[in-house]
Amino acid sequence: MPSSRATLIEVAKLAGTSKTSVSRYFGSERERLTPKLQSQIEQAANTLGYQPNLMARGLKGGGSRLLGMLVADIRNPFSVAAVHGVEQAARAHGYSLIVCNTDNDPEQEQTQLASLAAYQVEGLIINAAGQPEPQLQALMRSGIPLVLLDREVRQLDAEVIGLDNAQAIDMALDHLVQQGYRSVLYVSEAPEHASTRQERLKRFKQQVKALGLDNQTLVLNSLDEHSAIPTLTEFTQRPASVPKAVLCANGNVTLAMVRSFQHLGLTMGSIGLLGIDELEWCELVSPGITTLAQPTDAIGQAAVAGLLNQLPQHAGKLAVQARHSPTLIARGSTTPSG
Amino acid sequence: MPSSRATLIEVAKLAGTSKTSVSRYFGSERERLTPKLQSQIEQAANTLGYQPNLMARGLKGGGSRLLGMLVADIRNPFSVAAVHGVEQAARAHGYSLIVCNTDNDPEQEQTQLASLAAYQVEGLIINAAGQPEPQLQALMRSGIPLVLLDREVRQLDAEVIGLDNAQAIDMALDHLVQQGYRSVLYVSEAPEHASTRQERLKRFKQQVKALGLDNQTLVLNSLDEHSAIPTLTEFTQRPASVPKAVLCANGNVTLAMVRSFQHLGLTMGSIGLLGIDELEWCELVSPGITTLAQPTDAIGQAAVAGLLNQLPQHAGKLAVQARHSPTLIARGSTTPSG
DNA sequence: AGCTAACTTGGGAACGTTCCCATTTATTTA
DNA sequence: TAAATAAATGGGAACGTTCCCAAGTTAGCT
Repeated sequence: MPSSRATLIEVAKLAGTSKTSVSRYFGSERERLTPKLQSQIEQAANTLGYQPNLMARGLKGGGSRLLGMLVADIRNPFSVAAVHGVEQAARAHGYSLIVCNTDNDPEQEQTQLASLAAYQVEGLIINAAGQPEPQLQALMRSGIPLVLLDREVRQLDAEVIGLDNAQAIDMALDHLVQQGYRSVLYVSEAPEHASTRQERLKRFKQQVKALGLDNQTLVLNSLDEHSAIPTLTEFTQRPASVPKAVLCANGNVTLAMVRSFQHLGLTMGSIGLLGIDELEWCELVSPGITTLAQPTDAIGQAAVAGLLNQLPQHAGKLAVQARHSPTLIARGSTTPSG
Repeated sequence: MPSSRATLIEVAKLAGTSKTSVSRYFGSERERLTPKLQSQIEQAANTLGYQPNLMARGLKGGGSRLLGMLVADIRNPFSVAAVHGVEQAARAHGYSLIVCNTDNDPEQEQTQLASLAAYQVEGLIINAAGQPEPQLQALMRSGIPLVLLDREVRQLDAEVIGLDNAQAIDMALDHLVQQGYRSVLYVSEAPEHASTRQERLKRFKQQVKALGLDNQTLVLNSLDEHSAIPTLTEFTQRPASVPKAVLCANGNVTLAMVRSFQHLGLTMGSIGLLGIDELEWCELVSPGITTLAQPTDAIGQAAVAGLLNQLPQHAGKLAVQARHSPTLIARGSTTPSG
């Protein structure tokens, strides 16, 4: 048993051939080799337990076979689901994924971005926390493929893969109207640093006007259960004859609002509740929370496809869908009689 | 602006010095350099936007500064929390983390392990799905530091970092007894491939005997809500005079049991419910689910410390706690009157 | 002042791989 | 059958870094 890793040269020596042939065998030119030579190499590699050193390969222009992903908040279930999708897709294309979490901190984002670049990743999937435009700009100039996930970065000409936010808002409002609600409170986290939140908020304001619905918006600066209480109380006391509903801009907000509902003793349904993002507990909290589920696996796959498309080997051959449709999961929280 | 990445040599040329000095500056020998030289290098590096190429460093024995982590199920909140803790700790020590997910598939585990090794990681944190003992054995022999997270691997002499499972069971039973419950149903996923589950189950059987409690165990082969129904029904129909409680071996089981409770129309509390693993929704499902929270950040930190300890530079200087105590979060689901 | 020790700096080799090009061998064509 | 072409194989340089050792410089001691 070898105490240290075997190298290309050792395999070549054992197989009685040259390092070039072994390199070809493990690269993508295996078919150029004689069957006999192939089996010799295979056998030698097996007995030595050879594993190509990807560091060395990455160094000499062979490509690191690494993709980098920057996630704003790894503890957010949506992010995790997206990471999962990206990882699967990357693996399917022969890439590994290095994931960095920024905890929504622009400063960490800078650091992580630099370190990702230092590992010579062949592509970068960015779920931005801040607006690291200068750095990303520099990376793009240096020719590294780049895709934005869920959130766009101002003035950066890169593809954004994610939910069709306008469609999501439309679906949500349609459902609420259909269920008889006529007054909607839209609750979001601070939209300044996340384009997704801006898009949803903007569409909400448009559509609510178009549909002639009574409405209100609330931007939460903190997710603790008290910060929504005053606005929510006020909202519920509007003319009682109009059925009212709360629309949550994402999973975090849904969580906060459920807490607020419980705190105020409100019954879901009598005041409607609809959340963007499906979470495993949404069906458990009685009477079940209606949600719009994001197709996270598809989004992850599309992100990887968008990346590989920018690589010379693939050069735009993969189909990439940028905007994905959510799925409505109707539950008791949007049934007024409930 | 440089279209491609700047190299050590370019920085050296601009700073009017040699590559060796620049290497020292970015390595850990900065203080050996004259202040004057230091500032020259710093300036040159800044104007060129230099970032060391970690691939090259990794190649020439300088260490890749990469840690690898193998996670059995990245969508499990416990795993995510652990990844988060590990990442923070790794970062704090100047390491980056490459995370691979195996979706609990031993075959993928093999592949991922190989690819992790190919990236010349300096250490490996393994949350095993199967029993990849031969591969891990080989890796250990080749001298790469290795730590097991949460689950041990048979016949592998590596440190296991995780919850103190015996203590967790003890705390759970103590709490249940204290709340007046005298009959406990223990529900677990299949224990074959996860040592954690075995430890908990074994301790449960021991303690329940020691405390003289009426008891039953159920191993779920599937997590859908129906698979627990027959046993749960039977359990609730035991002599009615004895207060009964269900103890869930992990978060997945808790989720499944809440579904089953709702399906059968059981009220939590009247039948007690206590889960190992704290999840964000546990306080939302009325009347709130009592849980044992794992100190995931501490566990992640300990795992990294355990790894670095095996590196010659640190050589056992860091304190590592292998077994961590959970925290009881008491809620309504273990209040019999409820 | 003279010699040694300590510190600072730089040049060259090496890490394990891929790529370019040269060489050898097999196959086709006139 | 000879020449021309194609296919298979191998040798050497290069990637960007770190490490070893040598050379130059400064300080310390007798």
